[in-house]
Amino acid sequence: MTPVDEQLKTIRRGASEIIDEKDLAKLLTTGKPLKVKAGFDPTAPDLHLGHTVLLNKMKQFQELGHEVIFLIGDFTGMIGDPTGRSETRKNLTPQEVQENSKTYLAQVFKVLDPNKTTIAYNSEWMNKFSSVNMIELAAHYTVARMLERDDFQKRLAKNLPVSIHELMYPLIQGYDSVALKSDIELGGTDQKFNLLVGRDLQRAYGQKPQVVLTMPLLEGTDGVQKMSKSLGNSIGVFDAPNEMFGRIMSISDDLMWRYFELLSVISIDDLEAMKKQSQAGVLNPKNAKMKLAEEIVALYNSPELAKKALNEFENVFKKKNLPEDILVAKGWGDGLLGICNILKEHNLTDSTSAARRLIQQGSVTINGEKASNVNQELPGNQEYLIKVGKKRFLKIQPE
RNA sequence: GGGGAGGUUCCCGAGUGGCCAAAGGGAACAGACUGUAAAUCUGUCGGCUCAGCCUUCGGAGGUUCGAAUCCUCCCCUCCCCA
Repeated sequence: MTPVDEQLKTIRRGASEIIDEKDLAKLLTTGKPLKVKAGFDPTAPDLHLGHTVLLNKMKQFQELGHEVIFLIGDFTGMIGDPTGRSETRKNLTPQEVQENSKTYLAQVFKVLDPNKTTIAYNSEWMNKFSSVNMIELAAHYTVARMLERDDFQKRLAKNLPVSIHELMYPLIQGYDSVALKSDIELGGTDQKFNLLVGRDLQRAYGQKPQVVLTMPLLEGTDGVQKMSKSLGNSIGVFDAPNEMFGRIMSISDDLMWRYFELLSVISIDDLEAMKKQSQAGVLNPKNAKMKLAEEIVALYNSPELAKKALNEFENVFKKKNLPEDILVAKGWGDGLLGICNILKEHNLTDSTSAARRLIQQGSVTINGEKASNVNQELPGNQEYLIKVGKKRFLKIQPE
């Protein structure tokens, strides 16, 4: 087994908080594989890079020889974690939960080693949990302590609703740790409260409290808010290679270093070296970013596709060439068709109104020439190259 | 059970009879600048057969020449009292 201090160095990478590190060191010293639990709500069918921060940490534990338990909160998913929520989550139906979990696993194993991952569902024990058990569990925690939570406080302060079942969520999540007898639980910083409840409950049920390790929430492409699909600042692990590459390139330089730390396998020492070079002006941050983008695209697609995405990026945005896979549509015969309708019909814009605006703003070109007349009509028996903004291309070919 | 306050365009949030497709902010999109950076500045931001027309302000009706704004009923949320 890897020496303890080396293990600690790896475990600490990117971590936001470890409660408590001494306990962790002690656990590691035993030399036994530790039970490392991380729970996932099967609410989001699409994983994005923000989710992978935790997965990467789990992978590191796997590589250090510990037992990683990927806990699918299929039961808790039906409640919905109130964490950070300004409103009650929608409850999921059992079918939705099941479908989501399937998708989840397919995506997760792009990072984790399936042979070294234990998968657990909390419905396994929660479905057998009786009302009496539930009351017993609830008796271990007080309303006042539950309401200490910041998110609840905020909601109460804003006169927003907090439903009773939301108070049950942390207890059930905490009970998962009891059921699994976990040694360590991983989670995002927003999970701290829930993770700590796990410690309390383990103590209450006569177990040794787990070590809690929190990982920061990855900022989305805006660099400010946490990555989330609903905020539109996310990069999905299933995004097309070119798309993914481009989105990574659009993040700020500051954010890039954070992505390196949390998403890349590059060693901390190499990372520090790169930062120094960049500060000294030896390394263009853009090149570092391309390396990052390539690594991430390779991980979720393949090294070949990553290379291709890189070339495409250079080709389209640096050399201003046309992309390789350009959308091609058929012409519309001899008749005339208004430019706005063309844009709308091929989904280059959401509506003809939007098309008009974009034309008025001068962002539409036809065969390289700026379109300025919203009423322009084009015959369908010619070839056109239509460009909207910098990213939307369409080629039209006659029948 | 009683009393009070609310539900507005993607989000937050102004608007309490015509000047409202609805202030302001955020997000988004586009233009300039660049490294498709970021930041900044500028513009756009319901739809359409687009100098005009149509549909929106929790839902359904009603009053009025005219309603997001007034009335009735319904649904949802919060607060106070019991």
